[in-house]
Amino acid sequence: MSETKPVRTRFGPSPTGPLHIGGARTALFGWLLARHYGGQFILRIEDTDQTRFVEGSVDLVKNGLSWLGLDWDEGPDKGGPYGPYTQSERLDLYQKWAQWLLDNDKAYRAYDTPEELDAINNELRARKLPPGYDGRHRNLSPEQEEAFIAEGRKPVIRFKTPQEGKIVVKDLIRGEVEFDNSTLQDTVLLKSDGFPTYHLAVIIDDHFMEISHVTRSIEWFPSLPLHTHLWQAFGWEMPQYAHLPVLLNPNGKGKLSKRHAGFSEDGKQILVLTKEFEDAGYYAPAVVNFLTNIGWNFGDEREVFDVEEAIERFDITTVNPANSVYPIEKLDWLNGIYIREKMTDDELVTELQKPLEAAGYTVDLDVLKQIVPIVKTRIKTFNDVVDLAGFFFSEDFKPPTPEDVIQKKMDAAQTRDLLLATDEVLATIEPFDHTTLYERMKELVGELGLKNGQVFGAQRVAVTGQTISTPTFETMEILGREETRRRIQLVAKLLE
RNA sequence: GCCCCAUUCGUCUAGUGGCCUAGGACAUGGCCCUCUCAAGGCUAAAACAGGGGUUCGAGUCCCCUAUGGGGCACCA
Repeated sequence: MSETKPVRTRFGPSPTGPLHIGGARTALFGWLLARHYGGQFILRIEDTDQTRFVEGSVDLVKNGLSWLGLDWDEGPDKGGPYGPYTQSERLDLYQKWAQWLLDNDKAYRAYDTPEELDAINNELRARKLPPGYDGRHRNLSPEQEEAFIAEGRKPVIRFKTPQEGKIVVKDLIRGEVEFDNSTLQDTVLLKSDGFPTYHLAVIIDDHFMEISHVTRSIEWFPSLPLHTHLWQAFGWEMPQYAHLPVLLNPNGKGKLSKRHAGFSEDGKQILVLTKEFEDAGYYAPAVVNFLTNIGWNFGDEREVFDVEEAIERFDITTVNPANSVYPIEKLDWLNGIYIREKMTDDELVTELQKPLEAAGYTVDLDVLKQIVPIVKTRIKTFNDVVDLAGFFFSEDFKPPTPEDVIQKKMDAAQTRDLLLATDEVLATIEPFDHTTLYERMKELVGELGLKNGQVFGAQRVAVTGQTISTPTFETMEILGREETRRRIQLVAKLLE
């Protein structure tokens, strides 16, 4: 790629809501590209549509990026040499260059009203032509213009799109594509309220911010011919473009979007906002790994890698051009890998404390630290710890139902006797650790003439209150002799 | 309606004319391990959308069809 110019990419969210996982993926690839070349990643707020502005969304987007570790070098909050980085603060620039286009006969004022535009649209449709604008104000005489102005009409500025011939555009992922200029329209560049449309703003900003590579979602691909014409009209050197494929819904129908959020066939919630992933107990580096694997692959048949490794290898030109169904089930697996292989126990203590406390438990950090080794192979998300091991922290132990305690081919009396026998062992056993406990309880099984499953099962349920839990004897060890006995006795009493 | 992009196991992908008896991963089934559940190990099933070309040879190149996606705003 460019040897002389520094690589600069940007992410340009419009502040209309929180950061979406699709947007995050797009941002990630741009970020990866910049970081790979040691360049800069710029955050630019594209708020040229005043009507869609949602208060607070800039912060939500920034929080989402930060959570994922996608840091930006220049942006509205950080400043930088090419600011301001919020489009609504750059209006004079856009207006100046729109005027330049006018002065150089590359654009014109159009005075059509919304109603007239509708009519044109309908007419074009009726004639089976692409809807849009037919360019009727391209060559207005000064008198006609004055008449419109006298009517109080406010003009827009439209681009004089070349109408004949073909244009070849270049995309880093797809190669060269040819478009017929006759299919293009005289697009609005400056709205009647003086704000630019995306098309004008993006070209001007990318130029003055010295963006070297434009990474954006595939839905922008159809406007590449327009943008290419615009670059040529301005006579500016064009950056390289890479249009990223999008994420599709799990059912394969349509682009993943907020509106499609909901539940999949198996009843699981489909997460789409980065905040939702965070709240659901996913680890940001795992999410980044997951996202990086969609549409791009590390090579060497490796699925698990650190972001530093991805940066080193990332190549935008090898991105798969096809859209992908969002492979969400892989995230659970990856998150599990990160939990058990990549995170330290101390990090896990910090992360697991949050959902536990959110669930209302008072967390003893010493206890939490002890249970980390036995929960980490059993959870996929941080939140899973609540159901698996919340019982370690419940001050008033929630006893199980008798049906859960009583094992196969046993009745309440037998089970109670079993627990009482267990309690007797617990009272005196030394040392009170899981290997000793396990060895002794195996003997107890024989003494009682029962099966492993019957004894261990009843003990598990009695101590943890659940049928699925951390290993029983490790659990007892952590709970301690006193608490373990208290629970066993309590459950035994329930069976009377 | 018109224009554009795409199409390999259920899903994410490897594959850039012979190394493909199409590889990996997730999910799924089986076995092992085992105090539950996991984790781990082994293993099984599972794909080049269809049809025409080009070529000695096609998953890989070309065309058509089908399907999916995107676009055609004073939204981004």
